[in-house]
Amino acid sequence: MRQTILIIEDDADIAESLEYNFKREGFQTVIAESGEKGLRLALDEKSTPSLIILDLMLPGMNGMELCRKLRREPLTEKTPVIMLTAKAAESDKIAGLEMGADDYVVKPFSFKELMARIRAVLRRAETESAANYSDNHLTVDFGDMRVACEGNSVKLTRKEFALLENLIRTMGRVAARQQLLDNVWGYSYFGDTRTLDVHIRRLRQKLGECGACIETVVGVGYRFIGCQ
Amino acid sequence: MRQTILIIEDDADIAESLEYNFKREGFQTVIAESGEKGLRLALDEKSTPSLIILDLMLPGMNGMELCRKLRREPLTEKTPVIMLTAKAAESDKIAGLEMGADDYVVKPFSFKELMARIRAVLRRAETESAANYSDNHLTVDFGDMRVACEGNSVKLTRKEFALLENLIRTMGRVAARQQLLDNVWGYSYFGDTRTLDVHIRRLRQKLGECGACIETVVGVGYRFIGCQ
DNA sequence: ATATTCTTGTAACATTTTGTTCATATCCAT
DNA sequence: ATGGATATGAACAAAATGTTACAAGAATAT
Repeated sequence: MRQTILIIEDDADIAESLEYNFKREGFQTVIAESGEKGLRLALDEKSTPSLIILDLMLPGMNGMELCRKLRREPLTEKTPVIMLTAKAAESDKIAGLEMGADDYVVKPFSFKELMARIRAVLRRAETESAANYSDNHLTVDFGDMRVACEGNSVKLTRKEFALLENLIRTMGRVAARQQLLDNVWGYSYFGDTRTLDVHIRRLRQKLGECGACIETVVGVGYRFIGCQ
Repeated sequence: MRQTILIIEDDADIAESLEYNFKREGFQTVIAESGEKGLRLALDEKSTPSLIILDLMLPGMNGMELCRKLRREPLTEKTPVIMLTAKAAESDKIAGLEMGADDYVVKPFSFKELMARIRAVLRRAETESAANYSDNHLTVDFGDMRVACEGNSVKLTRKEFALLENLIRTMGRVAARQQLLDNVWGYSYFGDTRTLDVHIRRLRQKLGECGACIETVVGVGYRFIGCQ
């Protein structure tokens, strides 16, 4: 699923440049020109951002202030915040981090560095919430990318693992073919539809007896049922 | 993982106020109204605190006394202790620090200051807890950059060591290529992608038989598994 | 300061692993 | 039974990693 980055930045040039680049990296973006609007958008349940880029120099509400407010709201208390500012002073950095920001980038910054920090922060947030799957026969460790069936370790490729992960995360419901293609292959995938079948087949094969965990739902997609 | 702060304080008002504020900062808290209970809770393996706030003026066991005891127990000898007291005399401060306290805050204190000191102390503790790695075949001493494989000392360069350190620290998870590049080479590294492979190869080579500790996870990165 | 050795990054090429497509077989709902 | 959907195996294409050699830059010794 695509992640949304909320950009709270009053300088339209910077905001647009960030938006353009984030989109190219596959993120969705939302822009707020003021702290007030930023707060409103951050708390909007319909578009909960995965990460917030916050400029410290805002008209109206101060960045620090905003950050503190975000940390107080249950909905956003754990949302990663990366601060963006011209102030290079170390004291500001510490103040920012104590206010609950996850990282801090000083203008002018290279987009590449910002992106690296974003990735690092998202990764951290992700690992913290990575619950692993396990039943009597199958064990899946998402962080370590390890799978074991009946005690035997199974080596999966990236795609295979991503596929299994998607299936497990939608456990109980049917994962539509299109949904799997979107999530595992990306929105812009246009290849042969058979590709999905082939990967499912390899997954089932590698999982051996546990391959039966994956049911075909003809005309719709696949469903992960535990291994009983 | 959420960190736990043990509050040893007989004044219920202060204890509750601290608890409320710590929770708001994302910590778990445990309160002990007496030195004896504090010692018991500190040594309880199920809830080992990350940090202890210790009031010096306690009924029963004296704060200094308690601090000395904490320092004698293996389980708590390295747990940061911040002392809390009304006595502003410099001599007390020195006595407290000599007893093994990590910091000292005088009442009445601002919560903000206390929190800043807590963070500083926790940060320090974290860096120092460079617990060294060691299994039946491989030994790594992070403090002085020494590595030994099967008893033979191995000499690593800085980059090699940094790489190994990163791998070991992410043990249990896959260390993504990008993550390793970010951590070892820095966020703004722009070089050839083969660089990482080359260094991994050199590392594996120098580690000899222990080189197998580092598994390739194609498409993602590398994984450090112990040497079995 | 100069020479020497060690580190590190890069390039070029080899090898391995992974992903995709295609052709054919099998399954499934109607 | 039949047409659309999925399974399967093999071949091929593409991507990722491993390997080696070399040169520039640091660090160290002389």
